[in-house]
Amino acid sequence: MKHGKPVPDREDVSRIARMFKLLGDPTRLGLLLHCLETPRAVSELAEDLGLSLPLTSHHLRLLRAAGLVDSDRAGRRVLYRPADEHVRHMLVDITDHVSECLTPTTRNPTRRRAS
Amino acid sequence: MKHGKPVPDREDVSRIARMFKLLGDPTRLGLLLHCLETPRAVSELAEDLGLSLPLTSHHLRLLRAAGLVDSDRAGRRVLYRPADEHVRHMLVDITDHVSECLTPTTRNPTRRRAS
DNA sequence: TACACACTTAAACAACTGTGCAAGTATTAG
DNA sequence: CTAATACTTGCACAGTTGTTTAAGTGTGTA
Repeated sequence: MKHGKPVPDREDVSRIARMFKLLGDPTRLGLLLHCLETPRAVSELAEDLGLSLPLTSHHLRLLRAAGLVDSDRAGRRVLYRPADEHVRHMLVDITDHVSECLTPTTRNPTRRRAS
Repeated sequence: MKHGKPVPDREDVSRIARMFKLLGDPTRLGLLLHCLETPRAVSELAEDLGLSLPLTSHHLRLLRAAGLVDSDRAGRRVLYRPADEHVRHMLVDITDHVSECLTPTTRNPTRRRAS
């Protein structure tokens, strides 16, 4: 994979793109960010984000299929959380990074370097 | 924007998702990564990535509309490059990050030859 | 047991998106 | 000027994707 610096090969690009695509939907990204800190039940996520239950479940399914979240049953509820610390940290990092880069709405270059 | 702590608001999530969506297409991501180091002409990008000229131009247009790349004419060629250092750095950082996170393949065991 | 709650899955549909092909616009060479 | 190069744009179409509605599965409670 050579994650040092050089341009990733075709397969890597595909894999990375696949992940970006998943995060490219506001509903999904919202769900993911919303259970970043503490595990959340499906209904909880649905209500907080104003989504229907099936829709919420559907997106969570996709996220789980990609290994981004995992779920545990707690009674009759199902609690979702990031799959691991690596995912959680990556998410925080990426969104933070993108936020700073995108803050100047479209074109106003911030002089502050991230990280 | 409050980038100090987690959970961006709805608008931020949308904006971030919009960017992820753009990076979520392998063709587009490939183009972007391919002109990270040095400015590239459209035909050059097309040939290197095995794409048609119109398709290449089309995607570059989208990337430019999002403020991710900029272009300069050089004679009859048009050279594309990341919009600024911030974008370039972010791209390198993100792909690097995702690569590392995806390498132990969270869910899909790709048999990697020793490297 | 039966019933309600929490979530999942199925089917169907509208909207969007990536791609190819063909025509159009700039820029340089002769 | 004309011709060729380099890129852009318009149009059409197939495939994908997000969403809704409705039906199904599992879990706890009376």
